[in-house]
Amino acid sequence: MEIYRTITEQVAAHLRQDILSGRLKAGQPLREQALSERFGVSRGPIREVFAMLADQGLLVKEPNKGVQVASRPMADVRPLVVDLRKRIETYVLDQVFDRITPRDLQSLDSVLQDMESACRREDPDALMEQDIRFHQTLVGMHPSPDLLRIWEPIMTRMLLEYTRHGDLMESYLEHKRIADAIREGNQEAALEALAANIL
Amino acid sequence: MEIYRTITEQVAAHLRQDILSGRLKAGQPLREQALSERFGVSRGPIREVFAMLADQGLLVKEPNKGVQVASRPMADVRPLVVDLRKRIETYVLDQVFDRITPRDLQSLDSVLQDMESACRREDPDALMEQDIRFHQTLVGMHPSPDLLRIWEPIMTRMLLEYTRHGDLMESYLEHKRIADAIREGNQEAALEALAANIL
DNA sequence: CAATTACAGATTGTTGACAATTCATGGGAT
DNA sequence: ATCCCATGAATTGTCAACAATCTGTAATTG
Repeated sequence: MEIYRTITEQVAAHLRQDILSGRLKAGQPLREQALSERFGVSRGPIREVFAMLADQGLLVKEPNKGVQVASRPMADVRPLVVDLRKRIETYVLDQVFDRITPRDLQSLDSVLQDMESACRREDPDALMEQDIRFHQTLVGMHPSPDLLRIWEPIMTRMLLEYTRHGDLMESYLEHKRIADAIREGNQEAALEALAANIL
Repeated sequence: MEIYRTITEQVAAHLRQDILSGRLKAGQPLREQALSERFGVSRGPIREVFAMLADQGLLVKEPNKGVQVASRPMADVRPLVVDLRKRIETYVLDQVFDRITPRDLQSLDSVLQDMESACRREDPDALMEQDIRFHQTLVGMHPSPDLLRIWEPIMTRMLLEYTRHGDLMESYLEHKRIADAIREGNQEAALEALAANIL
């Protein structure tokens, strides 16, 4: 891999995964020194990561008291969150549909491949990561980077209460249907398959 | 004042204002040293602020190259952004309407007072700040802090292309209508006035 | 005995110094 | 003249030390 240039990015990605996967439990306090020793870096980068993840809402920060892992969103906001995410993603797909390049499609296929592999290994964490990547790739197809910035915190809220499919393969198939519809140029079917995947 | 506990918070608020008000122009690079001298602090807190504002999308950051002020969002995403913001705020108002306390209403009135004052002084920057505070207060009435986290980046995108009303007082009146409808317990009118204010 | 205060350890906030990277400039080879 | 590479100034990335703040504990006081 080695796609991250700075220590801060690496730690941020790692910590983010730890939180979303549930390895770190809500309310658990995180110490700067403990993490700096664990990652073998000084406290500076750790503080930057804390600032970012707190701004993102994955951590809650209180002055002079450190950070804690954020708790799951309240159940009654889920319908709104689902609706918002669905609107963003369908908007993007609708807007860019005629401009999707073979390269874009290849990116999606590449993610699908990793998804299938994760299913075979019965690795729910990896599946979730590829699930994120699939939709991230989709939203990233829109020329405006602002949509990703808006989409991220919404997606994050859904991931904080991610419920694994009983059958992992079903998740893979749902995404495959989206990509296939795009490949066939069937816009309506693609939008429908996308909406069906978000809930 | 003295509401901000740490240097980081103060600088973040100040810089945020500078960007949203347009005093800092899109694409302009910001140097850590320059800002640290301007605010009389070291580079550490400045870097934390950069990390936060970049995560928020107000600055764009490139490793080893520093940060730049983000440019305005593309015009064609505005309809979506407006729609998303409207849905969040009306959702909140609808959900909390029956639980709005006199204290909440007082907060809104307090903002309205500052708004009127800003209008009298013909101070568009102050008006914008109170405009933000009004809606922030509203969204903050919902018990889930997640809604604020989702709302913020969306609101930010609209503020980056904030167009001042020809008549400042009109903006004040729009918000006053919302508060008045809430005070009278007229839920439908409140929702309507709110929707009319967001565009 | 309850409440308060003093203290010590731990943790976060801030700083200045050092290392690594980028970028512009100018000298040299073809 | 053009291209390439060296070189050094400017800037960001990282670190370790110091200061300020919080937290729990135990002694003190009424």
